[in-house]
Amino acid sequence: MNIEHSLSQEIQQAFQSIFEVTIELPSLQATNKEFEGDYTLVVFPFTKTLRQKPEDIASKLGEYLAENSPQIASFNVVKGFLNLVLKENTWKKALEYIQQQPSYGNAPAKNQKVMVEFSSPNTNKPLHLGHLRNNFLGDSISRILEANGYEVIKANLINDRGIHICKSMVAYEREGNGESPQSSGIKGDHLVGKYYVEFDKALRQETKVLHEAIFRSVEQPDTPYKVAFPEAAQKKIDAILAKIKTQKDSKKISELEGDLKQIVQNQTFLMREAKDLLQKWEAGETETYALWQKMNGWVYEGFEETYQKIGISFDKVYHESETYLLGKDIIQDGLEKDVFYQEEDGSVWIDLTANKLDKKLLLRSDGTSVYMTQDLGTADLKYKDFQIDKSVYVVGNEQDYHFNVLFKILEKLDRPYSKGLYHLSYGMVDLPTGKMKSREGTVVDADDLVNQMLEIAKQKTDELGKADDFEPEALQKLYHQIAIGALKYYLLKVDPQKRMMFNPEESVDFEGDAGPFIQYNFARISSLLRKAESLGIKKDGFDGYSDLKPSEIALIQIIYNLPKKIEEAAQNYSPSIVAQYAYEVAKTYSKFYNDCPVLVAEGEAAKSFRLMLSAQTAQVLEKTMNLLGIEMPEKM
RNA sequence: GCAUCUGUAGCUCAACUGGAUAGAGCACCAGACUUCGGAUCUGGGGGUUAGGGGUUCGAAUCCCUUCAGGUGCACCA
Repeated sequence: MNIEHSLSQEIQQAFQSIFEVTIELPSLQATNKEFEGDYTLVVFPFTKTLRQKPEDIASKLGEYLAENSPQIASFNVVKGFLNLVLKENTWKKALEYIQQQPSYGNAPAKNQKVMVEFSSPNTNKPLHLGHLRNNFLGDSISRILEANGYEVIKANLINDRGIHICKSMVAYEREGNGESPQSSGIKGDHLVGKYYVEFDKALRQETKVLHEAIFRSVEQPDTPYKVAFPEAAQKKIDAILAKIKTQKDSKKISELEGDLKQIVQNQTFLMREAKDLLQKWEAGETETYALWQKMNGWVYEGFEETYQKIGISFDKVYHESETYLLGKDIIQDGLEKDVFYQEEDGSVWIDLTANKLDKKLLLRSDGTSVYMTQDLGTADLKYKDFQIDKSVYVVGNEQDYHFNVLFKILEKLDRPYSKGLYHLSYGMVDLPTGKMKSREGTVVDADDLVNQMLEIAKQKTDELGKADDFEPEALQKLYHQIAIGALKYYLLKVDPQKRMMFNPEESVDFEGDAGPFIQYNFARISSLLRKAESLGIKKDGFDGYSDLKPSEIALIQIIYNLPKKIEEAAQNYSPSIVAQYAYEVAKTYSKFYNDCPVLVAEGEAAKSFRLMLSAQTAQVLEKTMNLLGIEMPEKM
């Protein structure tokens, strides 16, 4: 049953009969609230071919349809808009149809596999607010794709190696004194993060000292450098110093000073130590490897706890330590296919200037690989592992360019999966105070945030006193459902690609356009259903019910849209469509609930009808919220 | 500088991908319940859709341009 589709067909037929023209299946829109009608056809596009006034076309169509369509009750024409009013019976049938669908809203199986890669944390510090947006988006889009008939593989590619991890390791070696999560009582990922911060602090201190030493030597040339830089670094430093001298533009000068600082930083003892450790790791040195494993193990334990708390899980976990060497065979393949080219120094590149992109390095002159090489290799690996038809990468929009290039290369290499690649790019999460900066300690920690939300959910629930009769365990579960529900809804309701504002005060607002509001409506319906059960009121047997109220029809209409919305969300890779829809449903129900008594309605048919409508609404609410990864409490 | 994304009510966000008088929530003001859960419902004020041009029956949406902001432009990851 598809009301819209059959209406479109009838309109198509009408054009044939009245005007003797064949048109494409016309698309309809929902009629605006201010006009009478359910669906609207815009007739402006047809004026050209028919050479008639829009009003005339609309009227003729309307008259024809009112006479010949079994579902249309009446029509009205406003300018070039033909508003169609459906028969009440159509909506009653729609409700019956919804009720009969075993998994209403889901699309049939597509027999296609899609991998969604998300989360992908670094193992040098705990998760923060930005990761939460990523995790929620990835989890939700996985569920949405699944509802659309795909077989989904949720993948996490953990960045467990590299210089940043070595930094934590250096700091731990220097001042760790054998501290562990057990001995300190600090969650593993936070403990490792603590050492990362300490490294950074010490590094900045050392950099500052070195940096100042250089400038002292410039102002007082007779004062020798306190430190001896390697020749190459010294050359760069001198070059920049010379540029600074002749530069007048203060902006350029500060840029140059930034460059200088970077070079100096790389010459610090600490940085050299970290790089040294990285080399040892790559060489597989036993001691380094053991420390790396130990610290990463702590981080995994910490992550696992957080993932569990926020309800995130994966089907496949990749580790960069196992994939970072991949991709070299692809370089050879690309060279043979003439997609890549080699410079005289042996480095390998791809020229994408014809595609409005740049030239991109794929292999260093010393034969070692870069980030892109690794990503190429991992893409192949994913395909080899699962024969996926589609591959979604949930990664922040600062990597838009990288993925443009990556996908373009895979396309040129003619990979079988290249047409199914999608970068689900999302914007940063800002705070009212501005950007999150780890330097300035303005990063919102994921665990802290979750705990805060839990505390507020508890406060609010206890204050209202509606869950006073709960067992302690059930109560904890409820706090959790509300807290996580509020947080997920808040982060998912915004269009992914837009950067968004995280206002802590607003996020804990449980009224209006918020997760708990939607949960509340579900709980209200659950309460109705429980009562109906005990009163012996049945949901079916509403055949005789007629004269539907506007808020009843509005509710049927909106829950009837579920399949369309789920499809739209998948096509746009946008959980926000589902979130907004869930809110609309809840709001529409709330109005219905206010307008129409259910259990105390006049007449058994009315009771049954409204109860059925409520039950179906509850299912739609639960379904949509589950697509966002949000659980629904039956009491709250 | 080049590339790219964004700019909508005081604030946070929508607008079915070009359709009617641009809508919600928060905040503010005023109302509703001798009925099933008030984490509710109704009403009100609040807009030159950053500015300017263009395309057409019709533009927040498409094109050009200016302005403002974000991000990216390493033989880093």
